[in-house]
Amino acid sequence: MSARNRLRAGEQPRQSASIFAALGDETRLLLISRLCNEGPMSITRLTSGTEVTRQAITKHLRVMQQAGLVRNARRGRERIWQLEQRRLKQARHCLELISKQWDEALERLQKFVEE
Amino acid sequence: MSARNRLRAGEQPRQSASIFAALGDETRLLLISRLCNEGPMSITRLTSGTEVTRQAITKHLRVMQQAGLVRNARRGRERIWQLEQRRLKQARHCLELISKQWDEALERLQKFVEE
DNA sequence: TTCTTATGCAACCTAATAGTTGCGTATCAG
DNA sequence: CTGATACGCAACTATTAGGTTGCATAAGAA
Repeated sequence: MSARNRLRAGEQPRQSASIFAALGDETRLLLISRLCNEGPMSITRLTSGTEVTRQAITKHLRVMQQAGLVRNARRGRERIWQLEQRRLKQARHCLELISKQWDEALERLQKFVEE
Repeated sequence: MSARNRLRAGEQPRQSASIFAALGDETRLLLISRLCNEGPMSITRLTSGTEVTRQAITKHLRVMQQAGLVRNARRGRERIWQLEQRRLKQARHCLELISKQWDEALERLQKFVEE
């Protein structure tokens, strides 16, 4: 891997951080999980099954929207939310880079020890 | 994928959330990146190159330690920090499950539309 | 031993988060 | 039209997070 291709977490740190931050809450992970398993649905339906109010859920959805993890569309009087896969893949990619990089670092260390 | 194997983000939501939360800060992503590229190093060295104080860095390292992302060892009067790869892989795995699940959800939706 | 470096601990400040409640508005069903 | 449902907006509270400063301690270096 060339120095140019090296991870600097770095490359778009602000964006990556906001994605991870959006994932870094139990309630939000739960919402993501439900959107995953049960498909797109309204705020009210997302709220049922949680311990918090509809407003709290609304706020969480907005946080995830800011991070680009979900999007919504109005349907009649409801607002239907669904996952936005692109960002999830981006987050995965970021983690892959980090752990790949780390693998290589360990390898280099190993070679160094062997010399 | 059986219902039993379905992702519930879910499965260890608290732990996953804490890992993502630990990754969800620009300064911490920077620290991870440096530990990745330059290998294990002391707090003081990690601090140089940032805009914040050593104490701030110390706190960030503790947050990451709580999440299991880094560990440290005393060496003389220094404390050397390094990445803990296991958790990173765990986080990757979690994201993979989510996006795989979502892929399948889209596929099911597609089939449904075609019927 | 004495100076310097590398940390740890504690108190404190401020801004952001997660959550609530109350109220107004739009839309669907009778 | 009327009532019920699904939201959005705003104000307010409490806790947490990120950050700072000041001081104490431990361990190399001279």
